[in-house]
Amino acid sequence: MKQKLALLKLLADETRLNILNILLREDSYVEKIACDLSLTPATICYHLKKLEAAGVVNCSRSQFYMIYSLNRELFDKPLFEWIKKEEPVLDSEEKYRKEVLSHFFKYGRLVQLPTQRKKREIVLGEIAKAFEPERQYDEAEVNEIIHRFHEDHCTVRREMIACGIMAREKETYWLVT
Amino acid sequence: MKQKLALLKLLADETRLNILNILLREDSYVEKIACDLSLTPATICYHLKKLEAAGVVNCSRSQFYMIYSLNRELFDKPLFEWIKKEEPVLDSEEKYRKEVLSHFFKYGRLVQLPTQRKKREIVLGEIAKAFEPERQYDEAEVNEIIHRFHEDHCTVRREMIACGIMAREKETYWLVT
DNA sequence: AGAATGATTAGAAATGTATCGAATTACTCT
DNA sequence: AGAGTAATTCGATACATTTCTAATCATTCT
Repeated sequence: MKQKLALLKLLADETRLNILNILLREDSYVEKIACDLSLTPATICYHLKKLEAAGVVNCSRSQFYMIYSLNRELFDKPLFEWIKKEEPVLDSEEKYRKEVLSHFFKYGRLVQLPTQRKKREIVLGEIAKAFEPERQYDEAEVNEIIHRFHEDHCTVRREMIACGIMAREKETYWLVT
Repeated sequence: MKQKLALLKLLADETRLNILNILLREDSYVEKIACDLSLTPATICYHLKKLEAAGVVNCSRSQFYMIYSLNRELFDKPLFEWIKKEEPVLDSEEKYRKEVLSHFFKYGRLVQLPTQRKKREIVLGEIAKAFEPERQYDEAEVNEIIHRFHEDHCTVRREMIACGIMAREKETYWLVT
C-alpha cells in the first residue's frame, strides 16, 4: 500500500507529468528536458531521481548524457488497481459499534435511548446479550433484566419488540434468532 | 489536462485513499468514516467535498445522513490514460535549437564551434541558411559567406562537409538537400 | 415549533515539497 | 593528464495542503 501511495504522489505533480509525457514520446536527458519545460537542470534532476527511485524511469549513460527512459509496463493496469488496498481495511462495523456503545453506556448503564434507528439497534443488541437464546421469559423477568441497564424498562422492552430483537406472544418473550 | 492532474492530486493522499477504499466496499457517511479512520468529521468532510467537486464521489441524503458513494466508472481506464496529455506537448526540438543558437551566437556571430555533434549540427545548420539551395559556389565565395559568422572559416567549412551539410567536388561547393 | 444531531465552514497551526542558485561530482574526448 | 560538459547535491525559500477546534448550518423527529 505504502508503495502505491508513494507512486500516486509522484504522479500528482505537474512537472513530473510533463516529464513523463516527454519520455512517453522518446527517451531524453536532463538538460534537454529542462530546456523543454523552461526549468533548471537541478529541478529536473530532482524529479528524475525521485522517479528513478520508484522504478518509474530507468537511466543509462550515452556519451555526455544520462538518457532517461520510461518503465512502460507500470501504466497498463487500470487506475482501480492503484487505489485498492489488499488488506481488508479494518472491521469498520465493530469499531463503530464500540464507539456508539461507549457513548450511550456509562458504568454499564444505558444513559439514554438513541433516537436514530441504527444506533438504537446497536444499543438494544447489547442489552439483548443479557438474555439467553432459545429460552422463554415472562414479562416480570424481562423487566428485571432490562432494569439492570435502564430505568424505563417499559420503553426499552417495547423497542426490543419493535426492532425485531425480541418477540412476544401473550405473556411470553424470547430472543429472535 | 488540468482535470487529470487535479484528479491525480486527489488520489495522492493517504486519507483520501482510505476513504475511497471504504467506499469501494460500501456507501457510507461522514461520521462513520471519521470513526473508521480515527479522524474528525471536519477532516472527512473536507476530503469528501474535494472528491465530490471532482466527480469522484456522489452524495445524497438519507434520514440524518449524507450518504456518499463512489463513481466507479472513473477507475476502469488504465493509469496510462491518466498521465497522457492530449496536446502534442510542444515542439521540443525547435525550442532546444533556439536555446543552443542563442548560446553560441552573439550579435549574429558564432562565438565558438560546439564540441558536441548534436549542437554543432544545429549551429552549422544555421550558417547553412546563408547559402542558396541548388547553387554552386567556389571556395572563395564559401569562405566569404562563412567569414560573416566566424573568423576561422576553414574549420567551419571543413565541418560543414564532415556533417554532410555541404558537399564538394574539386573546387565547387553546394548545399546537400 | 423546538430539540437533537449530523454536516459543513472558517481560521490557525504544522507539515511537506517544488524550485532555484551555487558548489561539487562524474564522465568524455582530445 | 587536463579541459570541458552534463549531472547531481546542498541549503534556503516560498508555497500548498492536511488537520484540528470551534462555530454555524441544515435536516429530522417529537
